[in-house]
Amino acid sequence: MTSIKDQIAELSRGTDEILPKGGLEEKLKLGRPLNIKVGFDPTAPDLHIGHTVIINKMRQFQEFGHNVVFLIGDFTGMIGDPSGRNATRPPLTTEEIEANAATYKSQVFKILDPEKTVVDFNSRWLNELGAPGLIKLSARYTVARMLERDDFSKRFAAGQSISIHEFLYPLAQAYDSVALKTDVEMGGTDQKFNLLVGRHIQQSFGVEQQIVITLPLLEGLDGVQKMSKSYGNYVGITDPAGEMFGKVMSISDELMWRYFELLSFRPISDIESLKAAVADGRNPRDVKFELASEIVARFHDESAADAAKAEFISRFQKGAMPEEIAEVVVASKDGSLGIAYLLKEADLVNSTSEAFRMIKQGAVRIDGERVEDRGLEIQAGTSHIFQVGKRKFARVQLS
RNA sequence: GGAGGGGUACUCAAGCGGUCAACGAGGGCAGACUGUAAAUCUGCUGGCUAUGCCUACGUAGGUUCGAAUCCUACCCCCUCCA
Repeated sequence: MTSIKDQIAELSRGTDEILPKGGLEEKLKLGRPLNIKVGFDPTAPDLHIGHTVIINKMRQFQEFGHNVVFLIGDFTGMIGDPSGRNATRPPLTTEEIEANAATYKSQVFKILDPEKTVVDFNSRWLNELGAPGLIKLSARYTVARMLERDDFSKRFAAGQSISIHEFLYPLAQAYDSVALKTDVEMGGTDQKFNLLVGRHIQQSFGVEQQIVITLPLLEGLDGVQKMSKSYGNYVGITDPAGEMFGKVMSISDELMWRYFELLSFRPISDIESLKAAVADGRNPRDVKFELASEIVARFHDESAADAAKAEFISRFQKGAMPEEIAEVVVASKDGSLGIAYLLKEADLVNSTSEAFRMIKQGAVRIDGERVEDRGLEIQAGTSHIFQVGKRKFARVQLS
């Protein structure tokens, strides 16, 4: 077994905070496998690479021989983590939960060891609580303490609404730690409050208190907001290789270093030397290539990464057409079809109005030729490559 | 229960009888530039095979030649007092 000192060094890497200070060392000194818990939302089984920051950390614990529980919050999912305007969400059906769990597994086991990972559901014990149990649980925490939560205090001060049920979320999550005898719970920095409530509730139940580890939230592709599906600034684990590569390449040079820090498995010393090379005149694009390749290789494989890179170079660097272009067959009317209508039918634009706008802005090309005439009629029986902007292509056959 | 404030496009936010498909900002998209980007500049940002027509300013009605703007009812949100 790896020494405690070495474990701490590894486990601390990339973390935001480990609370209480020195607590992790004491836990490790117990000399037994620790129970590690990380909760996930049951409604969003599509993971993005921002989630993998914590999953990578879970894997580290696994490698050191600890027990990792991948907890699906199917009960807390009914509440919805307080974020301002969440109403209670309808509970998912058993089938939906199972389907989502299966999706999670297929994605998460690209990083975690399936043999060593326990997937659990918090409805298992929270459903058992019932109203009396919930009331007793609620009695273990106070409103004043609840309002310490940054999110709550801000909303309270700003006169925004806070529903009572939102208070139940941290409590329910805390109770998970009681039920699982959790030694270490991890979450994003935004979870710090919830994780700490877990400690108090555990103490209240006479259970050994957990260590809290927070990990930074990965910024999305825009470099400003956190990576999130709802902001549309994410790289999905299941994204096709080419898309994944392109998305990583689209981040700013500055953000690239952040991604290296949080997503790359390369040692810090490697990253430092890359930084030095760029400062010394190396093209940051080439360094970004390395990052994109590593990420694509992790979720696909090496050859997919190479192909994605080659594709990217030919398409953007040389301005060539992509290798693979979607083939679409569109039916004409009276032997021809107006360009705007065709673009909409081919799903290259959302509306004919948008098509006209794109044409006006010079964003539309047919076989590489810019379209100037918004009234252009395409003849039936022809097949051309239509392009809108830099990224959208389709070979459209007009029947 | 009482008093007051408010609900406008993806978000924030102007407008308070016609020139409003709706100022402005952010976001997004497109064009130029480039090292893929970022930054910068410019344009666009309801729908419709379209020089016009249709739907939109919480919901439903009403007053007007004409309403996001005025009136009525209802729904929802917030604040203060009980």
